[in-house]
Amino acid sequence: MAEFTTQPPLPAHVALAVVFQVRAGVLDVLLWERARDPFRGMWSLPGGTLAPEETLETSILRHLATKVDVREVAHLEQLGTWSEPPRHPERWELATAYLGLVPLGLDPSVPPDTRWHPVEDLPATAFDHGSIVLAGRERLRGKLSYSNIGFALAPDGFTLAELRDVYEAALGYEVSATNLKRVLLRRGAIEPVGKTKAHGPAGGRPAEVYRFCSRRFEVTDPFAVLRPPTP
Amino acid sequence: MAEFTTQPPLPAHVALAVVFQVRAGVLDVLLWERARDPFRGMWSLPGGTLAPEETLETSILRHLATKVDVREVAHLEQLGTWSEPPRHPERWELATAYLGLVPLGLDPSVPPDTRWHPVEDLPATAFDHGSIVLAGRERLRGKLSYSNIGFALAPDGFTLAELRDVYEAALGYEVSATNLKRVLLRRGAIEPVGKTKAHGPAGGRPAEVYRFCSRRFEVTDPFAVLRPPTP
DNA sequence: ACAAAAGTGTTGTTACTACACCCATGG
DNA sequence: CCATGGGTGTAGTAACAACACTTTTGT
Repeated sequence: MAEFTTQPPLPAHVALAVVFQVRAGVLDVLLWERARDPFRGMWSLPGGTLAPEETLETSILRHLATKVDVREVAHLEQLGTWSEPPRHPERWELATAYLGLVPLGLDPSVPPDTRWHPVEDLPATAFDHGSIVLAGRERLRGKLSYSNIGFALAPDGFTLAELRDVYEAALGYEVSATNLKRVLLRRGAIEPVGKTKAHGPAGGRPAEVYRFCSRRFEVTDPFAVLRPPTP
Repeated sequence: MAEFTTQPPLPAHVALAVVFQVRAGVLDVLLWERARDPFRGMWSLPGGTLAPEETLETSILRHLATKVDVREVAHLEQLGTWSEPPRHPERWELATAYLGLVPLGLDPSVPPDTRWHPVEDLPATAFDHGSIVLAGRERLRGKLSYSNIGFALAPDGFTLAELRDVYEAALGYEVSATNLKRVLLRRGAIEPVGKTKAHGPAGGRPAEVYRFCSRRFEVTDPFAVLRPPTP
């Protein structure tokens, strides 16, 4: 809270986005190939500097608008602020990262210098962006367990097999469609939409179509333990 | 990632700390009374501007050192970054807030212009600091349920009645010492230390003394639901 | 003996996992 | 009629809440 007699130096501040989408059954992150130094040719998170009169959230939405259609980002939340001085080799720069989720099936047109990369197999990344991506995945994994955040990775209507594939890609382990359905139904997170979806080429029973009841973030399992007394 | 031809304006950046301690059975937050405008006479979070070569975490620790003995802050974690332009009436300033926890029983000497205030009964707060305090309490409440974070609010050795009081103050509802003990024992979060503590003035069975097995933050209940397959 | 405080035992419940089994469709 | 994929039924279980009961102390 000190006031200054001389003007202190100020750090630059950028907003970054860790945008995830399940593509081809794999959790991918959107990365941008740097055209100039530092880290020329390496891959970095999309984003850019904060402008006056902007919040960090509007700033990252503005920067994303040039990479992805913003309407396709179904969920956006702040991940954290990275401030280690050596994170940028040339200047003093803080970065506030956001986690963004794009539903399965959409294929936003992205500029030629951006590409989706599997989180499990990241290329060489610029700055500390590799660890920021992993922090985003941890946040996503946690929230998949106790919230309805799956809505932001799933398409509008989906079969339970499709939803299971989304959860498996994000969580990195096998999920049972049978039990996933019961967990999400009991919590009132998903509901049947009343239609069925055509079977695969080799036949099979048509699958029921479900949807998330709400497409806004909600905590569905608020007190895992230590819940308040019942009456 | 735009590079600039003209130098853009930069926001100031402060680190703030939401420091909680259970005092007299109530969750308190450390606030500082502003001596000058804006918000003269109102209460604000301790903190200050970021200096070059500092991380946000070392910065807030440095600022706290003048208010609280840093060794008494048993846990510190980043809460988030607030960036709404109108949050400061006079200048463009971002604030990254940290959550700090001080164990029960310590009574750090604080400067005369700082004071502990019950979170349930906050005075008029400067800037957006009131909502930052409440965000800190929400973070704390969530983590009490699925981690060992209670170690940072509890003294080194404690009886289960004392620990229950700490949890009740932080959570805001009644907690059963009986069940709290079994939950934390089963998870391996606490252990008996082998001694007993003297009873109150009206007699009563002496209580066993427990301690947290680890005094570093650990997630003790990682997958509340959707846990990976057992084998 | 009795009050006070702490600890234990026991029952019931919920929300899961795991797995066997049943249903609908195409070839 | 069988392969394929989706759905249902059910048993087992871990982790908890609630509450009655017991133990250890002081007065």
